[in-house]
Amino acid sequence: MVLIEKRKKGRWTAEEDKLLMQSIEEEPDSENPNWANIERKFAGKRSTKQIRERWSSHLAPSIEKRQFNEDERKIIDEEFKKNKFKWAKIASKLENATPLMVKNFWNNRLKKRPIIVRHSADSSFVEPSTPVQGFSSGPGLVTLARVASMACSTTSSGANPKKRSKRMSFSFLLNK
DNA sequence: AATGAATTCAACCGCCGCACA
DNA sequence: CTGTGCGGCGGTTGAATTCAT
Repeated sequence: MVLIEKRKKGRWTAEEDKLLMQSIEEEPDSENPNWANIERKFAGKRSTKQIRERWSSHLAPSIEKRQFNEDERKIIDEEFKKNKFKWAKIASKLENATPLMVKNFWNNRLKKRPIIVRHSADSSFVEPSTPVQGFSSGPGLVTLARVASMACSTTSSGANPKKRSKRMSFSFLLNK
């Protein structure tokens, strides 16, 4: 319950964004702002961490919110092969992109991507090399989103619910 | 038009590494 | 060496939005 209340408060309002942008502008060195100073202007409503994150992931002028084009997708694929889940490294290879954008892009695509469930002794999953357009379900095929929800439901009776929820991820499906 | 399911993506959380006292 | 604070990062969550029926 407490967590839900916290979440509800979480969304940044236009007023907060405006205050943050103004505060950054007023900083002597806007490249390296004093976050503690800025935090004071939010009167305890936002932590330095929240403020930094909002700025670096959404409001910084170097960020261009957009859909990745074909070239960028290729770069992401190539960099993923080299760097796996190092979103910051991958994002650094793209113009005006953030690790969050890359991470969301990848996770969204992953959720749509069908995987083959190998019915072998180790019960491991096999990831196809490329996403499949217009996928429809069939024998032995299931989307990762479905697998994830199955995994969640099967682990929901664990002894430590707090830890359990933190350990559920897609990465375990990819033998990370 | 209503509503439930699926998807998107912003925000939160905890961990880690580094700098500094 | 140890403790502390800060910033960066990746994993996860869930509200908001879109889609399907």
